[in-house]
Amino acid sequence: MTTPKFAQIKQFIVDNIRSGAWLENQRVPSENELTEQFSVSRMTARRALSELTEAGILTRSQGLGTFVASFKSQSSLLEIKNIADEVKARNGNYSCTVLVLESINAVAPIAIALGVEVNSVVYRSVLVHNENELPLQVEERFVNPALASNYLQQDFTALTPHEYLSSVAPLTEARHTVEAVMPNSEMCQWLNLYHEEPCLQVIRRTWSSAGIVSFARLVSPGSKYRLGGHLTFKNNKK
Amino acid sequence: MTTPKFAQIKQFIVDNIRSGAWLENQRVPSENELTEQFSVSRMTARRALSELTEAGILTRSQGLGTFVASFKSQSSLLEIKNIADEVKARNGNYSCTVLVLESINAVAPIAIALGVEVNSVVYRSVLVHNENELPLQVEERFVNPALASNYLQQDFTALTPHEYLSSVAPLTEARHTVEAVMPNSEMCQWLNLYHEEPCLQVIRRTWSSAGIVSFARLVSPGSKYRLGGHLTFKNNKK
DNA sequence: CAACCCATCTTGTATATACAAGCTTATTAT
DNA sequence: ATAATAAGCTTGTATATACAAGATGGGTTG
Repeated sequence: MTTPKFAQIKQFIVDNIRSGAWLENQRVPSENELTEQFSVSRMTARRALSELTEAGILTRSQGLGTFVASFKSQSSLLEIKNIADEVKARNGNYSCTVLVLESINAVAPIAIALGVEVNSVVYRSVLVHNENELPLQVEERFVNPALASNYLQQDFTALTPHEYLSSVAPLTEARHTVEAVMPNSEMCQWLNLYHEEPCLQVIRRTWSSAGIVSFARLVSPGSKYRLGGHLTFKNNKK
Repeated sequence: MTTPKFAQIKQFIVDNIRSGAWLENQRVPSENELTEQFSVSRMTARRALSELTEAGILTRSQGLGTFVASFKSQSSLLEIKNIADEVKARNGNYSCTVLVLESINAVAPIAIALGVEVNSVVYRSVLVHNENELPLQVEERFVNPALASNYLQQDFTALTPHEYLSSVAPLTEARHTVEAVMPNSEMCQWLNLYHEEPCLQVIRRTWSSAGIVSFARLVSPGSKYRLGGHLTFKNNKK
């Protein structure tokens, strides 16, 4: 009896859904019914229902009741993890090589992506993230100098650009797109590819309250890297 | 004063973080302090802190206090949406063509992915999802017949396989991987590609409480399709 | 000086109560 | 018959209170 009451109620509800006893869009017991069944206060029953609603497992509507959420409306999520953490998690030897660290004049597409004037000075870095000394991902990044003036002085073999930028400009937003592309010859050289192969390319733009901080392009060979995602009914055990 | 008190407190906290006034890992006011500042009960202040914690913006620990969550530990998320919904969302004309609908004997890789005996009978479907009559994605799916016996009798131009399977076997889990691949000649034909180009391939396996339901391969040309993701500090306005 | 205990802060769980607001159904009045 | 009303359910917001449990700092005791 060491597990909290609200957690027991959550477990009860999740079990009924997992087993198929309660189907999609079916009504689940109301707060008052749970209050009776479990001999708890309404606030405790309410907490179980609220937290499962927050988790996307139930939907509630005032005056009507609480229902099992429909699965088809749920979109699945993929994680983009820090690549250094990912390599370390599978006991690989992570290292990083800095290929380029410079300030350049922004051509139009870069300037637009960073929200700065065309031809104004921006910082550019190109790093290679290695697993066991073999290239796994190339990170090309353009940085708004107004928001990270000391960017070029950093040692990115110790602290990743993303970690450094997070500490300098508190991030408020990030957007990603993932696509499949063919690498150009320069990219093939960086990735040490003997013959062309399709690559996963992640474009990431990050914002702080003061504006767009940076614009990164992460390219990995399709044969070596994939994104993973996992969607499950949460067990919510403490 | 129509917005609830707990929402006002959440807004106050989020604003302080967004503006940079409260930095990573910095302590935020305790429940009792918020209770005084906003003249609310402790339970209301607590609700604001709890919900922001659930959203990943704060972290709490008993006895210590509540702190601004660190950004670097957050991994970014990408959504895999239903392709029919996505096409409709941008006012495209969605249609679907059924190329194959058959039962086959599972070769080893398929049997393993579905968790059935090698050479046992499984269902297979190949659909093409079109936007404005042009192929956007090929969906090749293998289905465990024990969990969806009427699969071959369905009309998938009306109801997607995922929707049908969700209604027959309540889903409990899904796993995805995304990678970049080159299509083979058969796939090129299905996708109406004149010259080879890299494709995004999503592999999705779905579980119900009774076991693995299906195994799907979703292939889209890199020039026409990309996955998007958006990560932001939630505003939590009701 | 070091070890222990305690007061006091924090968050976590739980209850009882009150009223507001959305939805359905049955009743009443036109 | 139709329309308005009221009753009775639902969830939503808010308060006051109580005790439990983790963390910290200070003071007493050995």
